[in-house]
Formats: sequence, structure tokens, C-alpha cells
Amino acid sequence: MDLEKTSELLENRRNKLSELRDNNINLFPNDFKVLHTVQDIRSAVKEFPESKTDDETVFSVAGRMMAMNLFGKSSFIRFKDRTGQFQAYIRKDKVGDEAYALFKQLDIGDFVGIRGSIFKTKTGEWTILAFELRIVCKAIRPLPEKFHGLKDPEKRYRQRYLDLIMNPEVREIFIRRSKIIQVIRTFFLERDYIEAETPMMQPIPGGAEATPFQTHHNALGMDLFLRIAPELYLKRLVVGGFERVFEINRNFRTEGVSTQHNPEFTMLEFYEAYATYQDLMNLTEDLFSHLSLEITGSTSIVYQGNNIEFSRKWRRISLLKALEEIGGIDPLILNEKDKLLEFANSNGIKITKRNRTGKIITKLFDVLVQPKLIQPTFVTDYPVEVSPLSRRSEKDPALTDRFELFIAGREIANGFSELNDPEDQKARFMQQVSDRQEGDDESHCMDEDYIEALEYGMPPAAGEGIGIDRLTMLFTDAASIREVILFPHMKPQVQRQV
RNA sequence: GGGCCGUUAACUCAGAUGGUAGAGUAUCUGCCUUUUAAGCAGAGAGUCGCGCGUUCAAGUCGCGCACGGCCCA
Repeated sequence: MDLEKTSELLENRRNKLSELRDNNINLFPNDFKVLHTVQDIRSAVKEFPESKTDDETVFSVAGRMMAMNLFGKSSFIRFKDRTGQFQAYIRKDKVGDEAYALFKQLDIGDFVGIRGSIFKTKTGEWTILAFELRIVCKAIRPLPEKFHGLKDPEKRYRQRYLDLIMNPEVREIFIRRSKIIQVIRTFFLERDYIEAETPMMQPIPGGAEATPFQTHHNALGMDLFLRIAPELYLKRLVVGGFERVFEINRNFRTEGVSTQHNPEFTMLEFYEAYATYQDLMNLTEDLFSHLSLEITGSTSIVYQGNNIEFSRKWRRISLLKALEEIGGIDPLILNEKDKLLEFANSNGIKITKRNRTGKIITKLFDVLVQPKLIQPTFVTDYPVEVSPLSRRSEKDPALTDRFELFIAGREIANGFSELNDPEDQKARFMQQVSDRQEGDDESHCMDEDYIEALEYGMPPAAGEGIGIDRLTMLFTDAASIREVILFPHMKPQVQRQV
């Protein structure tokens, strides 16, 4: 006895299901041969509209029924496959009494296979006239309402499959995301890069300032961390002779969820030997212009009401200049920690006294400058203490050959000439370790194995990371990162049995 | 972590001042062989997110919790 309380709708469907089964009807067959897509039919009628209307030309398509208009002895249905939606006309005298009786038992949401020819209805819509109609898969649960679709954001994210069925624009976002990644991959492969996969589980998490997820390997009896960045491994590959290498993969960071953050997110990182951070800025301009053209057909996009132009050449400004010119800070106080602290506090920016000047400056930047950087802007010359893996600037050893890219007020990329002096790298790690001991949980740990790799010699190189989710947001005009991640992170929900 | 908002039928949403819970779509029954959110006639469908409280009486008021959205840190 099933005492589970079910809705009337669900009960109806289940009853119907067992009734059909009792009549020996296979509701989940796998022998219907699909020979055409909706797109195939559309192309065919476009090219030879007359020749397709004869009964000799038969199409064989399948898809999910999205709407049904049932009359007594004939019916119109709308169904869709991966290429689009189409209409079919089912007539009792064409498919036969038995098939028509079965058809009338079907529901919106069921998958059907149709063989038939093409005709135009009175209103001029191309329609497939079914000679044969078969059920290909029975849906037990009803789809959301056809007109309003599925709107509840919680349900859209938790049951993304429903979102994808009901909201075509959502489907388009993820198709576009796939295309973006494909264009990027091709862009680098054409430039003689090699694609690599480096560890997601790392004994020492590094390559970024963030808190990692921790896990455990039972057989090895060791703790491991989900990576916060692939950087240190990709640079080991540069040591190993992969002079041009990239990876597109997931990073994991224990941080709050927001419209800009998901605990797991996709990052493109690439490294090129003998290049400088200047070269990478040029490369980045090329990548974005190319991407924009490939994806949208134009070098500019509209993001949340702002027109953004990707064609060359983007503004390049040093961090300090940006604070002065865009943030409106008196340059005289930038070198004095006490005055900086005072300024920060008077602007409501929370800073601890322990923070070193570089940290304070970048925090001020985040609040005062970043939101104003709408057009693509490279901000350069970051202080050494916030750039533990970057090469020191020749002109000022307190600065690094580094840039961050901002678009629409958001950090999109971070790149720099790589620090390949193992002794300097070791000293930087030591400083990070001491920051950590003073309570900065996000500072790097000492990675002796990485130092050893550098001791074998890493050619001069430059590397960059680009956040794929935020990039996708730009090209899909999405306000929240959850709109570009298929299954965004959610707390488990206590669900009612339905 | 803080603020504001949301959670009512499968879906989209209404439910002033507390007084037996509503619509459209979907579902079920009947009619209908060119519909386009098809039409006509009829019917069924709800732990009002969860808990506690106030009250003769709570979807509605109060407190707490859960989940979600937006903003802030």
C-alpha cells in the first residue's frame, strides 16, 4: 500500500500510466528512428517548398510535446527537439483508430516520434502531417504552465531542467556559454598553446589568496585541498618545457555566495614563455575583440544598460594613478600609512591596522575606483605585498609587472609577468607565511616543491587568469552569476513529498 | 554577518480594515477534422513554507526558524 500523499494531478498521470501498461503499450521504447531534426524540416521547406508537400517526402522526427489542441478526430500539437519547435497535425484517418486513441491519452511533456509529410495550414504555418505517431517517453509529472513558464528563481536553479524546458532564453545562455569556451579554446590552440589538466586536489593549496575546501584521502592517509587556482602547477609545466600552456577548469573557494560568487567557478589560466605582462594585455584585447565578434557579431556589447566597446585600444593606468585620477585621492597621502588609514576610515572602509600599505591601497581601490571602470581598463603596477607570485618591476622594486582587467565595474582578469627567481619567490612565501601567522587566513603557504621547480629554471614568462563565469555574464547580459552556472550552489531544501 | 522583500492549487498570481481560500493555465468528464495562450458545457483539486504566541476566530497580527531573491559588509 502506498500511503504517500500525492497530488490529484500526479495520481491521474500514474493511473493513466498503469492503464496504458496494462494494454501492453511500451511507454519507454528506444526503437524509434529519428532521421530528421526540426531544423532539417525547416531548411527543406525553405529550399524546395513545393516538392516537400507531396506524400512521398517523409520526415521522421521526435521531440517533447509542449502544447496540444485536441479536436474530436484530429489534433494539432507543438513539439520541440534540440533545434527548435514545430507543429504537427494528427488525423484519426491518417494514423489509424488505435494510434489516435493512444494519442488522446498522451499529455503535454510526453516525447513523441512522428513520421509524416509537410503541408501548410490555412494560416500559412508549415506543419507535419503525421502518418505514424508513437509515444517515445511518458512524462509522469506535468510541466509548468505554458504561458508564464517557470519564474520562481529558487525552483529554476534547483530544477534547472525545468528552467531549460520552459524558458528558451535560459537555454540560449548556456548554449552561448558553451560557444564562448569553444572560441577561447580554439583561440589558444591556434596560437600554439597546449591544453593541460592539473590537479584539482592539492596537498598545498596555492596560486591565489582564498580559503580552500579541505578533503581527505583515506588510502594515502593525507589531507588534500580542492584547488583555489591551478597557477603553481601550470608554471611547473612551463619549467617542464610547455612554453605555451592553458587550462579551463573549475576552482573552489570557501566564500559566501552572491550575484558575483559561486563556491566553484570556472577559470581560464594561460602561461606563455618569453612574454611579458604587456604582451598579455595586447593578447587580452585581441581575445575579447575576437570573442565578441564570434559570439555577437560585433566588437561591442550592451551590458546592464552600458555600451561596452572591446576593440583596441583599452585604457591602461597604474594603480596609484587610478586612485588619484579616478578615485580622487590626494596623492600625498598614498605613501603615508597613518593618513591612509584615517582616509579609509573616514570613507567607511573597514581596514585593520595590521594591514600593510599595499592591502590598504587595494581595498581603497576596490571601493573608490573599481565600480567606475565600465569600459575595459587595465590597472597596472600592483604593490609587491599583494602580488606574491609576480615579477618585480625593473623601475620600482616595490611594484610588480602586473595588471588586472576591469569591465563593467568588475574584475575580469588578472595577469602578470611571472616571478621566476626562486630566492625572491621563497622570500615572498616567507612573508606570506608570517602574514598567515598574524591571522590572514588567505595568505599563501610555503610550497617548497614549487620553489624546487623554479630552482631548475623557469624561462621568463607571463600568465593570466580570466573568470569564465563573469565573462559569460558580460556576453549574456546576466546580472547574477547564477544565471550562467547550470547548477548554482544552494542550501539543501526540506522538500515536501509530492 | 546586517537590512529589505518573498514563500497561497502542478505553474503564474489575487486575497484592505483578522470572520468558511480565489482566478487563469494545467487536470478530469462530454462535444468538436485547420488550431495558434483554440472554443463550448460541466467537475475536481490547497498541511496558505515550518513552529510558537495573541484572539471567540489567523493566509492576514507578533515572535522565532527554514529556504530563496536583492542590497550592504
